[in-house]
Amino acid sequence: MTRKPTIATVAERAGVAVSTVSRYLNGRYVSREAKARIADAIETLGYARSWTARNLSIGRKGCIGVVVDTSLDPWFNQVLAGIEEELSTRDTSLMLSSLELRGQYDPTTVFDWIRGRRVDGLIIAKSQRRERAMLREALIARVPLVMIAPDEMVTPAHVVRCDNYAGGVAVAHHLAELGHRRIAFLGGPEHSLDSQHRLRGLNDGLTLHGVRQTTKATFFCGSYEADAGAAFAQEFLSGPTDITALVAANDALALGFMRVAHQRRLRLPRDLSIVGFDDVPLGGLTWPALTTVAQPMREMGRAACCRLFEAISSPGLLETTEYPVTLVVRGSTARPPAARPR
Amino acid sequence: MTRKPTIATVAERAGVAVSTVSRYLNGRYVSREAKARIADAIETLGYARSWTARNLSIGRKGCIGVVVDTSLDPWFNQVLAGIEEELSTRDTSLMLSSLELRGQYDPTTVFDWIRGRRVDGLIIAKSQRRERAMLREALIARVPLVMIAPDEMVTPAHVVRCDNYAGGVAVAHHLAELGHRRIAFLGGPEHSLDSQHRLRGLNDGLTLHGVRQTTKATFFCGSYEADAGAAFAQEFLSGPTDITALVAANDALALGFMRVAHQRRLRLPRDLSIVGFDDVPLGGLTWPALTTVAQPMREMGRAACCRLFEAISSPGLLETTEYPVTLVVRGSTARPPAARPR
DNA sequence: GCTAATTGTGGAATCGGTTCCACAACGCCG
DNA sequence: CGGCGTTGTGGAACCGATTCCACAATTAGC
Repeated sequence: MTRKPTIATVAERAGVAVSTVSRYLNGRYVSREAKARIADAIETLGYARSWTARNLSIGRKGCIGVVVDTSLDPWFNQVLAGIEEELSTRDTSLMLSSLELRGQYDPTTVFDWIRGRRVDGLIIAKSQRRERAMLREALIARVPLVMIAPDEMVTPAHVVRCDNYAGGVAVAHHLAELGHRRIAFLGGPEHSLDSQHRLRGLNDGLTLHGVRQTTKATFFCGSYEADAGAAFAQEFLSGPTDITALVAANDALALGFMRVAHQRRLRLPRDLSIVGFDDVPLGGLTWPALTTVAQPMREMGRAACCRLFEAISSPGLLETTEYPVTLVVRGSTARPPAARPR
Repeated sequence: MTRKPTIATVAERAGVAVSTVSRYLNGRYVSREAKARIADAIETLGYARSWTARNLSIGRKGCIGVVVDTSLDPWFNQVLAGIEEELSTRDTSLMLSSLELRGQYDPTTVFDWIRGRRVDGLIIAKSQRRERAMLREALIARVPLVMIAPDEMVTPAHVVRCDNYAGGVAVAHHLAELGHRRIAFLGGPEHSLDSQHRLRGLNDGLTLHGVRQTTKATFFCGSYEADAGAAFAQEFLSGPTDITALVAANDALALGFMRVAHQRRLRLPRDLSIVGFDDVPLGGLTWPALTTVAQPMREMGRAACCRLFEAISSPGLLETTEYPVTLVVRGSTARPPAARPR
């Protein structure tokens, strides 16, 4: 068995210098004559270019790092699909790191990538903590970086997010049109930007419809997990309330809440309308199917990737891109019940 | 600004040869004296080893390929988390490919990886089609490969799957204990191994409990998507039936079915018990919460990765590993209603 | 005390590409 | 016709590691 063909084998076979073959591979000046001969040699030899060697020569790693809180998040799935789509056209691989994997939100792996210069760039997706620390390290080591839906005010950095505020407004509009006047908001961690923006949009939207919102109807349960939503529901549904609609800061919270609401024998959406945020894959399968706000997650993944490669090739002005959201009306919202306190 | 330190810089600073530094980095014979000096030089210089150069030298790519039908599948999420976990300890990155992305289950990208020798190995996760074609290409190019939950009888190849048969038996046991006697099975594509094994386990389990199962209660709806489950439900629930429990081949089918059952005003699980398979993240949040069979997906991802690296370093006997499953009893199963035909 | 095996070291080739540099041939312009 | 910019080419240095080989200094075995 003969050795694998290299650029030298091809050059010899085509009767040209290695540099000519290299130029051919990179689309530079090569005579029509030489082109044909090289193409022929490559074909008959079954030559495949070594990307490792290429990467070494041109001084890049051919690999980017992707960080996420927890890879179990279905939101991340979709974003990752977008990233992957874009990456495959760029001959670049990726390394994944879930902060949550290694104990308590430990960014050690990410620091290793940065300090060890293992990656050409970094995409940090919706990591709810340690964003500042990672950003600082990346800045010091001059590793280009893009954040998707960051949860803190991080700057300076490229940011890709969706228009949470507009989503809040859309929800407000939808609920007001249905006739709701007493609407509660359930946020995740209080400092979370997503929660804040969605809430602000909701309130401003309601104001436009002449609905005055009070802080009494605004809650934060400290987490974006379904369990937190359920725990909140246990408490909330125990006391009396005149709320007719609940807007959760994400789908998981909404579904956790719904679960307890069912246990309490509430008839959804007759007794209470519920709205989520994100449009996770299974949201349409619950009963009732969840009304929610959809983000173009795949698009956002692609965009983050594009932006990162721009940043790698030409470090320029830092940009924030906001993607439009879509209100998906399903079965969990309906007209409010006639006034009847519970 | 000085250039980035290389192994040569370190060698010079420590007053030794580059080969000595290399040996130090790879844990070979180095005197205590030299070790200290090199460690010191690395520290003060802030040296970081170039993995690209290393990979070139030792003749590997430092990258594996991971193939999946569609990256939107929450099942895959978990498996990927396991793969990632294992990969991070091995200084290897990955390239992802969803066959579904590029049109009709197009494995072109994967073929490119294989033929272009872009990857050290391949993990093919539950890809419902083209498995044979990919396997053939990989064999020809001698690219090591592991399959997770393959859907066809693929051989020869390393395989990691869960014990679907045992899962079926467990479900049978659970339903029989509750008192069910007339149980339907809803499979995905008819040829699918997963469906077949789960069905066989179910039937054998029921037989053990003295329940005779007929083919009349066995259905295949051609797909594993929720929509297919819903479509089947539309038809199935239109006619009369004496079935008291439905076992679906996966969670998506079960949830799709449940959705329609709700629309038809069936009271679940009173009128009909439903069992899924896979334990996807949101399964516990539906109403009623889905009784299902859980696979150790993360473990399976890790195992596939380990097996792949074994295969890379020493191509030996091909193995099939089966992981145990767990029945997760939640709210969607209950005692059957007293005999009363609908 | 003399060979043999084990440690420890430096020099140089190697992995498979890219790119700089020098140089040749060509057409074009004034 | 001489100088200049555009193509096209080969040779050689370079990217940053690993590893083979030769050789020195110990230690071990008989």
